[in-house]
Amino acid sequence: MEYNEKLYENISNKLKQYSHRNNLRNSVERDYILRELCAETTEISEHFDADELFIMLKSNNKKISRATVFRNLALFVKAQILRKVQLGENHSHYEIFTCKKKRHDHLICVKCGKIVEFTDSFLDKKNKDITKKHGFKLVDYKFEIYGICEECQKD
Amino acid sequence: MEYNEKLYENISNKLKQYSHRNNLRNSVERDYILRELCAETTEISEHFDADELFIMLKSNNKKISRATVFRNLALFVKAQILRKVQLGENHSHYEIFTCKKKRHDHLICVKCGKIVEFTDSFLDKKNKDITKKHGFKLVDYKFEIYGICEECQKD
DNA sequence: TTGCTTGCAAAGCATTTGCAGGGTA
DNA sequence: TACCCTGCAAATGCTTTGCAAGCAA
Repeated sequence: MEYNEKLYENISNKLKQYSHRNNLRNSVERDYILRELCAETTEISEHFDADELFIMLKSNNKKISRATVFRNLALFVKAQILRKVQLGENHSHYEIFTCKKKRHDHLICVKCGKIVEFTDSFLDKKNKDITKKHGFKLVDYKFEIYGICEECQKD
Repeated sequence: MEYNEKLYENISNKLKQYSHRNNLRNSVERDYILRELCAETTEISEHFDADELFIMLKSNNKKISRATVFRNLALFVKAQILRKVQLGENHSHYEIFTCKKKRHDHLICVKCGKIVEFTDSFLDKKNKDITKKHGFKLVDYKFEIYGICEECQKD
């Protein structure tokens, strides 16, 4: 399987550090997931859910259970390898925390579910201002805009 | 039960209009919920979930089922009386769409769950800019900042 | 050897749905 | 009268958990 070496190095280092700090061990299943996240040829989406990842691993003939996928997704979020995103549906989606590409936000069509990504550098400053003002240490943020896309407006 | 008359008038009008447009009828259960949302003496929180609303109705001796609560919450969201907010947990929270108070966003402590509300007028402009740029019609948005609050930073 | 990890199956939790009866317009 | 709305209970879908066995350090 082809995968992004740079990204793999980046996130597996993150995991190593996190594991060391928290007395965790390693496992092949963990690594299956790690590699799947860095895959370049397969089609795991930018905002995948647990089941999508599970199916993808299965179709690559990896022996792993759903429970393990969930346990490791939670772990990876804690280790800041992944970020949970809620895309209007009632189950969680995830995306890679680190910069596989630039940090971006989502514009979501409430009719057809289309997702457009956008970036806005102004948000970084805003985040800092607001957290500072309230004495918080910034961890992450979520900015989602809901609207009706051009096509759906015609209906 | 004491409730905010102005708000009640506002949202029940919204519901009437929506019902008319969509050939819906009225029901006492619907009105129980409507009034609960406008209650001034009870303690329904700013960001309540379905169960909280259900318990509150029950404790006010209203005969209603969970299914009905869910069905009507979905309806109220469509009618733009309520807005769904996801506060990091894996079930939905709701808040009143109309201006019981000013539109606000949330700063959430990832350690203790504390929620600080803030407002930022700059976001309105941003939203308009971004939706316009992508040909979307703005419906709503969600801006949540995650951080660690002052107290939790000490731990 | 310690104790973290896994798979499995069962449990948990929020939410949805089919159905029959009741109520509104 | 038509058909929307409700309660109930069962079903669903995502996620978590208890347990025994396996494996890493």
